[in-house]
Amino acid sequence: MNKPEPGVQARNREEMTKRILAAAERVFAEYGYSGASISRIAAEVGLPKSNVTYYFETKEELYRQVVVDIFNVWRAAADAIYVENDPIEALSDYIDSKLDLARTRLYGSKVWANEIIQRAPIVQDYLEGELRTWTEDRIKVIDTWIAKGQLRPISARHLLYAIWATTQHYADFMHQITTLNDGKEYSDQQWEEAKRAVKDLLLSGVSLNESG
Amino acid sequence: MNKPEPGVQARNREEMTKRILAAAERVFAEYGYSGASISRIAAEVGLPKSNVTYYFETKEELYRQVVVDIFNVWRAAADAIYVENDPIEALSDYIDSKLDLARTRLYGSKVWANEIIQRAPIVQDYLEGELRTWTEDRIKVIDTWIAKGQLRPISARHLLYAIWATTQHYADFMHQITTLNDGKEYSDQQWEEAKRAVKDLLLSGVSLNESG
DNA sequence: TTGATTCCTGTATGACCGGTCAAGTTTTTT
DNA sequence: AAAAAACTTGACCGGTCATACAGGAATCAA
Repeated sequence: MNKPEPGVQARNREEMTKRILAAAERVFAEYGYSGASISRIAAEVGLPKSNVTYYFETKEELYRQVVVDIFNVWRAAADAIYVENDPIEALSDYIDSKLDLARTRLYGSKVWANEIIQRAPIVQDYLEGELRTWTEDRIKVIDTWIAKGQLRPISARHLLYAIWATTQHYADFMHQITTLNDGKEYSDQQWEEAKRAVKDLLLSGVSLNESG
Repeated sequence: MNKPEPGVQARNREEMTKRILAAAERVFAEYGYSGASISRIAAEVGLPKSNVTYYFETKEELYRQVVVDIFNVWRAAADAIYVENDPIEALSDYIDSKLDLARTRLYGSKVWANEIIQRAPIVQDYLEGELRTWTEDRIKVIDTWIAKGQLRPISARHLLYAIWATTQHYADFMHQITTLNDGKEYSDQQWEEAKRAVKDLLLSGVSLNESG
């Protein structure tokens, strides 16, 4: 029985923070930082307000954890871009993953968008640090592909921006898309169509032959 | 002297509302609806708070005017897409105009993005009405181009979404782009590069030959 | 000139919010 | 079993906000 048992409290703490973070992501996405209130987040979890401030001392700390969490998901989703891989296949996988995240992490994407729109008052250090080096590395990979004649000589930087823009559009602007879809949520089939269309548009613009 | 002279008050009112709307657009963009306060807007114009509530009775009314204003600008920018025009040229002009607006109406774009992210609590009627019919009309034009063999058979709807996403990305996410540009604002030359890159990427994906 | 209208702005009000605190309960440790 | 630590919760506080209002100034119509 030497196992390090978690204990009731430890287990409970972990679950509580998870539930609070999930609710906070939703509420921050739907109301913005200022519009979101701790009491609303608490209500969504079914807890008194004081309970939330017990696990997260300040609203800003809670928000920061939500934003950083999303940032890490974004980053992990794109690490497949390596020189050794086939460029079209790698970029295709990247777009697929990002569109999956647009669906599964809808609220996270919205929180991130809000943070950037408001000039990153909380996570500016992440932008200048990890996002920057990661981006430059990916650009180098794409430029190498181009140098090796595996891709049309496009601007690697703006290709990345275009991928980010289009994929995240299907999260951040999903309400607009839904409205233009007779108010009906996208079906599995429509998501597949979107994936195909985005890859078709962006990748036939970079591949050498247009048999994309 | 039969001219309808505006009169001191009428002239002043018009100028005041303009100045307040401009400041409101900035403040709503930078702080979101809830984060923006009437007193902050007033301070930016150099007016007491009560003065703003005199011209715009409620905060929501002021916000609504800002959002609707932007909506109309977006719409007007894209009316050049007609069947008679050359598709590549028309789409190229559209992308140019939208990227110009990303630069000149940066704050407006951000307010719009915020409104959509939060599920259009104010302008939902505009989405269901004018945006919807306008969008369907443009899709018909693009589909006609395709039927006439002037364009590769892509999804017109998702092409529009991709254009919106990429062009507006250069407004809404400009802070991220600036950070990835060593914190320096885009120069005229860099804006031209962006235009060229976006058009290159999106239009070579839709044109029949790849001499785009 | 005069009466009415429009404009301007300081002050008041009621609602809400983030954060603090203290008192009670449960779990863990010794 | 008893002391300590961790958790839960309601009440409270200082501050901000949107909005209402009232009284005075400027402008307009006659």
